[in-house]
Amino acid sequence: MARRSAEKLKIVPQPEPALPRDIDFGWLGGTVGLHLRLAQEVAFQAFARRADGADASPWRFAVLFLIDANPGLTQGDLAAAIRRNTSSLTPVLDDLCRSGYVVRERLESDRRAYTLTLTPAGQAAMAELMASAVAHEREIDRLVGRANRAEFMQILKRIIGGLGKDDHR
Amino acid sequence: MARRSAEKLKIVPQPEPALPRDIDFGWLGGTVGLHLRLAQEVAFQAFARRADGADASPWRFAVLFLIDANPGLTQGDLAAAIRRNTSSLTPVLDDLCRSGYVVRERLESDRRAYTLTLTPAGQAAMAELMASAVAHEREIDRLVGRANRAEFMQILKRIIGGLGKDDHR
DNA sequence: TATTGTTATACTCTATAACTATA
DNA sequence: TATAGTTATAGAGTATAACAATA
Repeated sequence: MARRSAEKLKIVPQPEPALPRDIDFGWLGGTVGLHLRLAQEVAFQAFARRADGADASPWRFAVLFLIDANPGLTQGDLAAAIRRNTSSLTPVLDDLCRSGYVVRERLESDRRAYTLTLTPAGQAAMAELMASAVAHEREIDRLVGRANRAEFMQILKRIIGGLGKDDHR
Repeated sequence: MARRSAEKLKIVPQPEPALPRDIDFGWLGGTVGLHLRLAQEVAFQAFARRADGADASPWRFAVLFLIDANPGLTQGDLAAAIRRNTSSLTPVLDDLCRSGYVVRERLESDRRAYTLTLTPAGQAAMAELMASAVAHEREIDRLVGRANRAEFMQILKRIIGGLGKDDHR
């Protein structure tokens, strides 16, 4: 039925021209699934906006963070931690190595594996991103509400544990 | 430092060979952002697994659902509802039309726009997917917990409203 | 001129399979 | 034979820009 009529007196160019018309979301509008998706999406975009100066997505930050927190971990361990296939990680690490942020070194005890460590430049980049990440997380926390945070996190963890089939590999 | 030693007595082929080693997630492990992402991801995959027989992703279901609930809505309205660019919707609708699930018709009052409606076959497909979607949502609800559901949804909505910049368009 | 939707195109993210080198 | 990581490749999903038809 797509209302489309009384839109004459637009004086201002209207920054949001395409606000959703009065769509009936019905059952879908009450689902956790849809809202989980939308919330994740806006959070992802908000992070990217905030960390725009540095060249970063949430995953790129996570990779730097995890290498920093676990120097010498292998690519396989890192891939498992962020639940991605190692082949998805290769180009990311290539890029980080090219940028001089990460070094790959063969693991002594298993020369098939690489260990990962941050260079000083990588640590500096991490520190800068960390500031963005903390601010981002603080903004989310404000929306979640201090009193609800712990329970909210627990619920998310239950979903991750309960639905996760450890696919991807 | 990537533990890698006592793995000798593997008798069983070990279905999950690459369980994350004891990685230190530190600050990251306590963030809402990471868990929101992971929860959304497993939920998305769980839906896809469940609706595998029918050919469906959550978005494909949402499109059918919203056309069903709002017969005659335009592509622009639908795109706004799911927060996607109309050009992203075109191939999806092409596909649904080819499958005989959706019909596009020119809107009388504005012949640039298409209105969308489900065919009987489309309604049948929707009904089948609906069963999967309801089961999926029920499983999520079980994990969320009945007592927490309303508040959990409200928090997600606050995040969506608070961080969403209505980008995408 | 502005808007609806399509097309061409490009970019990101992801995985699978085949491969190399180790084990 | 099995594993760690790379490469080649493919697919999904998304957006931007130029365009045609219409307003």
